[in-house]
Amino acid sequence: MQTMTIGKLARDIGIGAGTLRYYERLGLLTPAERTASGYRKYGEAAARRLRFIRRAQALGFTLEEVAELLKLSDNPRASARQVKKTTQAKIADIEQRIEALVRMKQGLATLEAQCSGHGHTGECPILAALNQEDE
Amino acid sequence: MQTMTIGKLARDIGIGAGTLRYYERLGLLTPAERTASGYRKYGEAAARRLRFIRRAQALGFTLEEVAELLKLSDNPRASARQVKKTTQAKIADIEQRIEALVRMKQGLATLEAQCSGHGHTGECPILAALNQEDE
DNA sequence: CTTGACTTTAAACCTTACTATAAGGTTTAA
DNA sequence: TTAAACCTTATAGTAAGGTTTAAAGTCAAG
Repeated sequence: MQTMTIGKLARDIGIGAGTLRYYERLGLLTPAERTASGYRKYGEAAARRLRFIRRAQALGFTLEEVAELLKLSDNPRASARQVKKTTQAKIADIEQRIEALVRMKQGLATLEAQCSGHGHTGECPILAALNQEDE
Repeated sequence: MQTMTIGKLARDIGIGAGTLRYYERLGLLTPAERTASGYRKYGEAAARRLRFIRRAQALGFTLEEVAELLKLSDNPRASARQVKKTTQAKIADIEQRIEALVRMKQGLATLEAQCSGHGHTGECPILAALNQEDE
């Protein structure tokens, strides 16, 4: 198995070398070995692991959650049910965030529709609404 | 006009006194005056301004954007068009965030549906997908 | 053998919106 | 009078996910 330096791996994945050291601190990715002088050496498995991390992140998992998934993934005796549960919790979390944003957007869109865009701020219904005394 | 201390105002609005000092540093809210001993004294306008800030925050504006809105609001010669533009930009921003979350959710939901929840992680389609080599 | 690219470490810095702390001064109620 | 509650300032910490820097060590090429 050929090994590569941190810079090579970082370039391959399209990520900073500092990020790899950061992931190592978080326990997400450990180099296969170190040279006598202390340089990190990574194998092919590292690149695969990094792609896993990036995919999971793209799906909305935090690094902490990714660590959890990796731990499950690393342990062949762990149950698929746990992975499913983590995924379901994440889906519910994302749904809540979407709902909050949709509410925000609707509030803004209502105000925006009322504003002609003409005149001075004294007649601006958006500011008037933000200044309203009632909830 | 009666004035109140920072603690009274904070309690009235349901916010920490530290937050009011923070807002002052950000230029969002200046006390009407100071006592000889340096205590901040706020008038009724401060409470109105704070409710403005909280409403705008609830609509998804960052404090920096709220400052911008307040500056427009404070200047009766500013145009309603600018407020409308700020609002539209915020709506577009929120829409993008919603779309990103919806994509995330769909990706996760697809994986979740494929997982029986039985067996060990070796047969888990969620982990398998995260480990896939192709994009 | 030297140059330049690369690596090492710890630590500070970035954003946002607070929150908490320390060390001291002020005001209020009993 | 005195304790509690309040106020002042500046500074630092929180979450999240890194980025940047500094000072030093290492490696390959010419």
